[in-house]
Amino acid sequence: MQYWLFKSEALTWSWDQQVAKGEAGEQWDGVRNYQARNNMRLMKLGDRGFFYHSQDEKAVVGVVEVCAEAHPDSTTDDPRWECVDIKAVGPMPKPVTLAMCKADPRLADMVLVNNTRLSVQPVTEAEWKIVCELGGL
DNA sequence: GCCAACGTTGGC
DNA sequence: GCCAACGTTGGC
Repeated sequence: MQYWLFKSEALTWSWDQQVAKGEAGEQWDGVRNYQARNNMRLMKLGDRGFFYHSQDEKAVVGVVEVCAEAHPDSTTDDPRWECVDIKAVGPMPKPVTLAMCKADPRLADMVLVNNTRLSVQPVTEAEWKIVCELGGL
């Protein structure tokens, strides 16, 4: 099982909207970045991910699960772009802010901390456990 | 609102 | 194939 992090502006697609989709989930569309797309191509059914709100909140607010592997992005005709579907698993009891991640030396190598612009990122198992712990899971 | 970092585009 | 110009993202 692999772990990931999905970044979204709360104004564009929020955790609440994701939760409202329930078990059916929703495609993570609109990605126009090769690195992010490549990460999605690596995802398998059942992989877990963090749902991160960028801009205002800058915090991991929930946990999601991959419920469909990479397929063409229906929001474009360009065959280069693909996306996965994800569904909400549950909220973070305590949102884990970017500041908290930066403050924890164990997370110094986390992509979130080092490559702020990548919207779909891999998360190591060690990092996953630490962030869950910080979030009260 | 500004600016740094980074990715993409297009001219040569 | 290189590199300058430009656009976008996201933290502060």
